[in-house]
Amino acid sequence: MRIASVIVDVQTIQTNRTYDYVIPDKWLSHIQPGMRVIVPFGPRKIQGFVIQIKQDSEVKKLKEIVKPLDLVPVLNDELLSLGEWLTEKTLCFHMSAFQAMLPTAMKAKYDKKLRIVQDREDQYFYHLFGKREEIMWEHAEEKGLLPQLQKAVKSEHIEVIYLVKNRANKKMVQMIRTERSKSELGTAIEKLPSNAYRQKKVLEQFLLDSELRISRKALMEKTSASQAAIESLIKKKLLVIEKEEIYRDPYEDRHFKTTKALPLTEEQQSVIKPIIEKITDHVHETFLLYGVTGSGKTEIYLQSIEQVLAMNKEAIVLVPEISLTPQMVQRFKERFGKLVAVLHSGLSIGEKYDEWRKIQRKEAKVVVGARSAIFAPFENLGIIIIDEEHETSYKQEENPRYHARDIAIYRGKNHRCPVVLGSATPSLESFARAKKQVYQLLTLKKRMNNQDLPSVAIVDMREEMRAGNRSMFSRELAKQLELRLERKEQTVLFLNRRGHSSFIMCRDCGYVLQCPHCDISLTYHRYNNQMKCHYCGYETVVPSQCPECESKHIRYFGTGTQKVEEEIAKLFPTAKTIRMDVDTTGKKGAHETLLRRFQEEKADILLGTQMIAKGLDFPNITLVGVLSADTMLHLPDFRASEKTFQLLTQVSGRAGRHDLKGEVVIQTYTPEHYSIKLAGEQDFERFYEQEMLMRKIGAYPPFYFIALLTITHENLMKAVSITEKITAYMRRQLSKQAIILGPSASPIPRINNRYRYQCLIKYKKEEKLIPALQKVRNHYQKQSTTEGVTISIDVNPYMMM
DNA sequence: AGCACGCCGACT
DNA sequence: GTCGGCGTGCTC
Repeated sequence: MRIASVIVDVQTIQTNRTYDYVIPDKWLSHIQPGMRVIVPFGPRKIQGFVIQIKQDSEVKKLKEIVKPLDLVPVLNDELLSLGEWLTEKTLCFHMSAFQAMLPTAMKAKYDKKLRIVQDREDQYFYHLFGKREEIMWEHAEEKGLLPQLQKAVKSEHIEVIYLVKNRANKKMVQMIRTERSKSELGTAIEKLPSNAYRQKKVLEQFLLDSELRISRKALMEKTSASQAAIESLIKKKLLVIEKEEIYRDPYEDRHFKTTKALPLTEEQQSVIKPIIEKITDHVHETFLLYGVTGSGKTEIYLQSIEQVLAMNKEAIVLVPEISLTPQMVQRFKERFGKLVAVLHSGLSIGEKYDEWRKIQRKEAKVVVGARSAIFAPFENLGIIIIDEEHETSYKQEENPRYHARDIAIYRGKNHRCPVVLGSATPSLESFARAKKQVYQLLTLKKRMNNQDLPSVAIVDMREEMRAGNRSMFSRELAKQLELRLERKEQTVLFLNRRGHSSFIMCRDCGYVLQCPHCDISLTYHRYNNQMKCHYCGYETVVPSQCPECESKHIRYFGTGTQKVEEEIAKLFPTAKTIRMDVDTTGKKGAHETLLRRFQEEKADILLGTQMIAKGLDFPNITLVGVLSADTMLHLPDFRASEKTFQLLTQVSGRAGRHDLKGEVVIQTYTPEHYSIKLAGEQDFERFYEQEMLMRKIGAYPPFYFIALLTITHENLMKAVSITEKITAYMRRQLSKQAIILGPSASPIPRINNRYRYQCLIKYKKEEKLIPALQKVRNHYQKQSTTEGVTISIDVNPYMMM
């Protein structure tokens, strides 16, 4: 008897293990590890992943696998073991790890239907069913029929059928061809009745080329034959119809001109050499490619991949939130054409599935995509590239909480291929590893066009205040803006993220409107004149008087993009502005449209949040203004300085990328802060030295690893006491070298009426860390149903909230 | 997660 | 005496 060990799609601690099933004879030769199957589980049917085939099982009464869901495994051996690794390292469930590696289309959907048991027919139930034999559960629920029907289920007049549905719908097209020889077709044409003019015309096509295989739609167009004419030929067995899967192509209507490798500068050549060596020698190495903006990193990527393809291997390229950088996709498509698959959040579920299938079928050899593309099912990787390596979007903030960089290095070792991490502002962790020669550092210091970096002016907004300028534009920025308008050059204005934008405050008593369920101030949304909580979604109208002191002097503070837009209109009435933020880019494709409009120089000013920091590369931008550089600096996060530095550097890089010289104006209330000062001087290395010092003092990465436990409970005392217990337990389990902080309130101490407490662990080497965390999780996740505790564990967190 | 089983309060 | 509340425990 052949037995399959299956991980089932029930994500709880108790079911986070394999279940054994008998493989029915008819599937014996077919079912393999890495395939999805449908299995009975209790009374229902659910999806599962086969992870092992074995001869016998400890369990006596085994059920049979219902059926396989795949023709070939969707997870190869490498990905299966990567899944195990992920499960252990991130403390997630096996199922979560597997699902993270596959497109959403492959996640099962469950449904139920009710059916009348045939030999016990009963008029009464037929009436309920509206004369049908079966109805969907949901339908019965809506009609309020469930109570009656459930009784009928008990008395076995009606049965419940559990359905497992595949979200994936392959797009099919009908192809027409013939199995007849030319002479057979010739005689067939003669035999056709004289009025069958269309049929004759169709057959003539096949007489010209008996190998012809054409879609029905195309055949109809070509011969102007109708559906009926073709049908009748199929009926006569002169033609046969075959279904074929086609791919939805998200870039269908775009044309990419093909490009050839560009000549490399001397500097580029010296950088690419060691990468190519590792590719051809088939050995793993992690490179940190540190190159200033505009130094030609992309060309290095492209030419390294050329080498990989020449060796008939495959490449993964990760880019942060790729929909924001259409220019990047374009460059890969132009160089490698159809060999490129693209995976990013802007695609529909079906489109992502199709791109994934291209990879699985080995039709694509290069994948360009966001974080999850790191799991592309390649079997012969020749290189893995992570562009903008420092970006925090490479860390997944839900289970499995993995960092794409770690997965890249894991896979790079498996495939014995190089991993290239590229950035103009590397993360401190990576740069430190490069300095310790864990990674090999490659540096590009020169910009391709030899253009100087833009000059940066830092404006102290406190001075402006003192000088009586209460506008959000400093005199310097206003002057520069004026100048661009005169010269018909473009400006990018950058405002920090929305959470910090506008809150309502009473001018008399200082009361700030807060969310009643979360410890966070509400944000003002102009478009519907409402106050909104970004954590729980609570909404309320703007009060006309202060709830505390009843003063009428209650108004909104802070600067949202809308407010800046209004101010621009006041100060520079002639300027045309494009605003990009969550409100204006909500719709699919809105992002690209707005950028294109700006590119075509239909506007003077582009105003936006984070999202405009990346990928903008337009020749006519000569001024970049950062309205307030320090909003990010004061976040309760040890990486705040690093993020500020990276963001400012990146934003500054938008100016003067081409022939025109660029200028940058950074407005701040803390001009003395090193991350702002050094971003102004564009001096990464000095920033690195300074920040390393801070990290050393604070015992933070890269000097220590960290792990964060967040415990939530609706009762404050309970949250504190459980966190207390966990902290004490961790102290007992770990060595003296580990620094264990807590219990302490989370930076946002309450969300959705649940109190949040944390335990932060800083460590260098702790063999017992993962087992101890597992213990904690197992214990408290069992309790979570009964006592309402939730616990989240993040090994190597990027969000401290 | 679902679902069944099982043991206590308000109703035909 | 029954219907139904949701606590507990299991799913190969």
